[in-house]
Amino acid sequence: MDNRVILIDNAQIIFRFFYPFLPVMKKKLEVLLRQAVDTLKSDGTLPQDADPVINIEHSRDPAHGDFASNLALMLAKAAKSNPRQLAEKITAALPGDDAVIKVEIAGPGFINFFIDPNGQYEIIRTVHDRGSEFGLSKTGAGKRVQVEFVSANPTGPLHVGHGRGAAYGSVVADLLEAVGFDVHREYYVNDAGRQMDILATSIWLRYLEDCGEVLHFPCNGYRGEYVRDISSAVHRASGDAFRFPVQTVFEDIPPDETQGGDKEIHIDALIARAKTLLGGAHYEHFFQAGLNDILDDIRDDLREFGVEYQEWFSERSLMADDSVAKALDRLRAGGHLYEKDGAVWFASSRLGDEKDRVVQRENGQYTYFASDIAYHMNKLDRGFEELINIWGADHHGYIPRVKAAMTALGADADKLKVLLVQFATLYRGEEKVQMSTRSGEFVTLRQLRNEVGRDAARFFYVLRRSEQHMDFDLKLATSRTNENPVFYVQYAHARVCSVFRQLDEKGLDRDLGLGMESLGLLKEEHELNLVGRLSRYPETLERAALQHEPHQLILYLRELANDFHAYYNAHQFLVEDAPLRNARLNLIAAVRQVLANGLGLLKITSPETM
RNA sequence: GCGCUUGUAGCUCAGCCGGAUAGAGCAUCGGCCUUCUAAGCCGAGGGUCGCAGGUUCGAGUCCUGCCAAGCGCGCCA
Repeated sequence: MDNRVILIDNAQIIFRFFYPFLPVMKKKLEVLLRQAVDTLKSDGTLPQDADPVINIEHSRDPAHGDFASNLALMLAKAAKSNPRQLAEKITAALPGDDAVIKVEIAGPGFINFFIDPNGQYEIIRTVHDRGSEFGLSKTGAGKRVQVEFVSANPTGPLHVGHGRGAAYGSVVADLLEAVGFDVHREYYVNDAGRQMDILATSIWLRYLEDCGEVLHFPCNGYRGEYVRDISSAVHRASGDAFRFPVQTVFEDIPPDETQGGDKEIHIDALIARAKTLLGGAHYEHFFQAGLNDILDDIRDDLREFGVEYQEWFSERSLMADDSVAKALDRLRAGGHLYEKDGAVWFASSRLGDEKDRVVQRENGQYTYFASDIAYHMNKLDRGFEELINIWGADHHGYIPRVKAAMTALGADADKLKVLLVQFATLYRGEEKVQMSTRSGEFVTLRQLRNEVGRDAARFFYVLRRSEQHMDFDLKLATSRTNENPVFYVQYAHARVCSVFRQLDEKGLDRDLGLGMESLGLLKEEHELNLVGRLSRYPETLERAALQHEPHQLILYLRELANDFHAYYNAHQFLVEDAPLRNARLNLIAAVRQVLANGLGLLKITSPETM
């Protein structure tokens, strides 16, 4: 949470810096108010050290004008004046501006601004001119940001739980890029460690079954059907080359849980047996068969879901080039490591963690945390100015130790922002769905996509704030009814397209230039609402990106669609009056453009017919 | 027990670094298709913003305590 606050502060500094280049009314008003404050400072009404944050918001109630500022309320104390009187003085000191047609003081001391609608029509021209680039900005100023997301163990296909991280992470990355950051998307492949050994061993055991052996499959092994697919591919390619009799394989192996033993001890013994019997090279054959097959599947799956990475970073590569050892050396040099009980510990508790953490086990093996330290050192060495990690919320306890590692490595821990994705409960109608990778009884992302399609899946996933617990009802998500909110936005887009198709059929023409000249005819309340809504798109995009909250964009698109649907029902666009018709067509063309831009950012299609 | 996250309408959730009368979708009820797609629109009902204090001109929003839920507290990843 702290990080987020810091980020927003940064964003505001960036806002101010870029302010003069952004033709946005809100920011124009901010400058006017700031000038008024300066004037009042020089005449002694306000103390010299007054440096208020200028807060301007869109008025909810049209009676309160278009924008409102609470400046007088905030400064009243410093000015030793009551808010309404101060508001009078601020208003008097406010420089004139053509776009501002009226300034009012209301309520306890709000300053309400009324904007000339003729100026607001300009947004329609801007949307037309900038087209698919409307809304993009350079706020991020090319700052290099790395976004790591999904990073699921390559031990099985992605399930619907990973889907939310994939959708959220990719949209966060795309949003940041849209507002001018230089974004590097990365998937950390956990291709080292015990889980991978369990996978390799599971494949080998299934392979032995393919060879005709009959055996007890460990309850802690990977039982999914995909494991059989991989094993049978190996069997087809290599025949019985890696076959051993069951008696040899299971000789002296401690019993499994179902046999009255311990499933962990049982599977570890089988892994050791696999390595002994197969030998390094042949064991690696099974290991790679599993890794490659599953990773290819994950790659395809994500690509089809609209998620692209710049880099797939292998955990094994950190082992191979001694990065882990080097990272630990760096910590050791800084006095952050010590030995206890035969293991090597990182003194993370001195840097805000709950307790110290083992980085190298008694048996000499590095822990997962050790490679993660090396991975983050690698990220820092690559020169990223900001690191964003998107994790499942169940990993939140892991954050302090990684931040401690960043500090110990000599970096600013605030460079790292961990965004948590909550995935609480999966339902199918009323029934709770249990998820377990090991048992193979889970709903895959691919199944979800096949059932609902990419558009609905992505929309559903980023509809809510990421750290919010969420009930995911598969029945609802898989329904092709109007309960599925993505159709509402897409329908608005399709409707605009339909209107333009009707143009020919009705024997009417469109004159873009005439429409632009006639924008002043758009006096209806629905039209003014839409114009105002369109002008808010750039700031919505910026806020959604800087706060890492894609749902704000979704919310905006729904509101825009709602404004349009209401307009559609209230007024006819294809009227005989050519100036009015063309002005309206230009307005709804702008609506269509912004809908398409927003949906495009979410990698959701904008259908022309539905 | 400690830590993180969350608690807003019957359900799922918004609520813009504190601001004017707390919003949307779904569900319920009532209207609108001979006119550009009714996957739509208009209207109604529905709230002790978990509870109790505190901060101040003003609190759903900030602070403290309590209650409840989820998650985390490995030489697992």
